[in-house]
Amino acid sequence: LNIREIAKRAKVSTATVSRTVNGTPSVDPKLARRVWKVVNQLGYYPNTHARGLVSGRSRTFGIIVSEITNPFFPEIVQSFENIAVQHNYEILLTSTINDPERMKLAVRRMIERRVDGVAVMTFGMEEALTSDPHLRSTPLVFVDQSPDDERSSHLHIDYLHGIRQAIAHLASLSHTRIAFVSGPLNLPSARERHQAFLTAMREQAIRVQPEFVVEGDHTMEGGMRALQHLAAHFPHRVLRPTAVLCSNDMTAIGVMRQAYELGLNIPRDLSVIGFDDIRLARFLIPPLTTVQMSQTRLAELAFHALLSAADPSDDTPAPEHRLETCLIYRRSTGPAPK
Amino acid sequence: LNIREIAKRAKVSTATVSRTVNGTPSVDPKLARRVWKVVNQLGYYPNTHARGLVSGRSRTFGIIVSEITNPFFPEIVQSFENIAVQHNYEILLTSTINDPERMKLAVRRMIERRVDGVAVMTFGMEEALTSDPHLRSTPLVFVDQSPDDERSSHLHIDYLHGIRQAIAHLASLSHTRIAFVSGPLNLPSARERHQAFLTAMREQAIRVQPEFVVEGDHTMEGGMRALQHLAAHFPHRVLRPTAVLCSNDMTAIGVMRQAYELGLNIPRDLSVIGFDDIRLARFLIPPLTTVQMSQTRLAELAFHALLSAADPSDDTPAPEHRLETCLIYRRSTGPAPK
DNA sequence: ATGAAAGCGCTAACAC
DNA sequence: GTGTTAGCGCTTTCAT
Repeated sequence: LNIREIAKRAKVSTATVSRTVNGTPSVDPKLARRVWKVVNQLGYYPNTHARGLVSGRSRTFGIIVSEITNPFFPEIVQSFENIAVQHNYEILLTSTINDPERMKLAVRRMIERRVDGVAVMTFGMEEALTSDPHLRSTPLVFVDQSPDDERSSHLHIDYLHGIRQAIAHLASLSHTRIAFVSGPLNLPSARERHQAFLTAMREQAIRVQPEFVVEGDHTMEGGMRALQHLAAHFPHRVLRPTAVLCSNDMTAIGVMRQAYELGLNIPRDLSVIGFDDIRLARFLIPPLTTVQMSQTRLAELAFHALLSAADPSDDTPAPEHRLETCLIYRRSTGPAPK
Repeated sequence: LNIREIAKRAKVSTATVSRTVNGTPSVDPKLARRVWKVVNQLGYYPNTHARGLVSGRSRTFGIIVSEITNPFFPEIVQSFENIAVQHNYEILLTSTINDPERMKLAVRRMIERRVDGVAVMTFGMEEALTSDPHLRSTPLVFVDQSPDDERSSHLHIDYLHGIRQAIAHLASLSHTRIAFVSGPLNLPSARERHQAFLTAMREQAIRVQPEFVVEGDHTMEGGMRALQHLAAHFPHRVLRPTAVLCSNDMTAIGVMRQAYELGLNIPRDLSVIGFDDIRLARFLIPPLTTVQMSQTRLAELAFHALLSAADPSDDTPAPEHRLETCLIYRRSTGPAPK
């Protein structure tokens, strides 16, 4: 069931069918109606492969995330898809489970599919992408940093603002023994958060104890290990941190879970603050105080960056490539125990 | 950079390049090497659209989920993708956010993309799919039930087994006032779980109080509302349920959260059991006792059902289209308070 | 074993 | 405003 079949039945040329289906204005309404009737009647759907072959474009964007099973990402994917649908774009998803090989493969497959752009939401620009000569012709959008390339852009996230608020909040609650569980430090975005923590602590004139900053991996298991480690390291309760800031919410969940294991009450014995504000955060027990980084907004920014690069005819004005963060007060923080 | 360019540089015909790239055995190793060299050197990637156009197949499977932001689904998607990558298939994801219109649109887009099959993981066969005449030529796999169609198949899930265990577990803990928070009852899979609850209760000879079964919607908010409702309905504590079985884990999270709000301790004052065993379940406070339905296994079954329909040449033997469930004991259940 | 050429379904340039 | 037609990049007969 192809365009020729429709043309024959509607007694017009294939060109007219094509024009009708694509909404070219210069078609006689009479003919158009005739064509649409046949199209609907027969249930004709144009073949995307043929379209893509001739146009060179696919109306498809790739989106690469590090771990779809981390609740932070589904929100992004959902928002990205919502906008994509609105703009009649398709999405090709890849969850790389943090495997560079997998990442490379994903890129290759996306190139083969001739995607019109790809959003790389891995929070750390992998070289796999910058090295591939093919990508030089495909619009790419990264988070935090991008290769120095005409077609690539990146979203700038202001981690500092929210983290500054978090530390100020803790300080106002009289906490001075503040720990930080970072993400994997080979990840640029994790490094930025770490830096922001250091900066904010300095601003509040609170000493950073080296043993209080431990490297996590942005997973719940990592969060559990981190607090376990912290607790084991300081047998004397009075020397332990009274608050811990986590590089993401999953880590915070792990920390809270380990606190439960240790018989520590949150926030009475320990205050914890997360980062991301995943939807789940408000449903934790107690509800998690966390730094919000809007996943919806992030997806929107990424999509529009891609769209304006892929389809210059699009009139939507490009929004700022900038994302703010801010603290959301909930119940996992409280006054420092003395 | 197309096949002709490669052919020219390798001084062979385009046919030979095609054969080489596709691993057709009848190519002189000498020529093959020459071709590969050029291919790699220039970084040539065959154009999928052209391939799809001529072959009529796309090596792409669609996967439709109800809500990617429900942590149950990312696990499925990740597993599905893992297998897809292994088999050199691509996936087109759609999260319908339970909107039938959206579902319809998704199907349409997938047809246009000429997917080789689609896994409909919405746990309730929408008519949108059965009505579309086009789908009659595309392999489809559903959960729980499928239209009576040659190309469609479905995965049978044995809800009863796990739920039976759950109720038996509660009974052994002396609970008799057991509530059930169902999913949306227009969803076949939610209805099946509900039925399984009724059956299991009958088997244990425990009376089902009508006011103890409340309809939820498989969200955390729904879980909160459900317990709120239950509590409001029974001002006298002694009349309240001492245990609640939830139709999915998200609901259980909501229930636990509301219990916290109400000052109820779990499991001392209230036992709760979930369903699905999402990864998060073991990280909840307390860790959630729940009925496990393997997301990985589900994805595998779905993929293989599709694969064997789409590519009969594939030799992998089709696994059973059947999925068991079983109870995982954790710490959200305890003896009934008296 | 290799090459020449037809054609997959569609769009766009061009002619009318 | 509509039709004719030449490809888009690839696979696949069919010759050789």
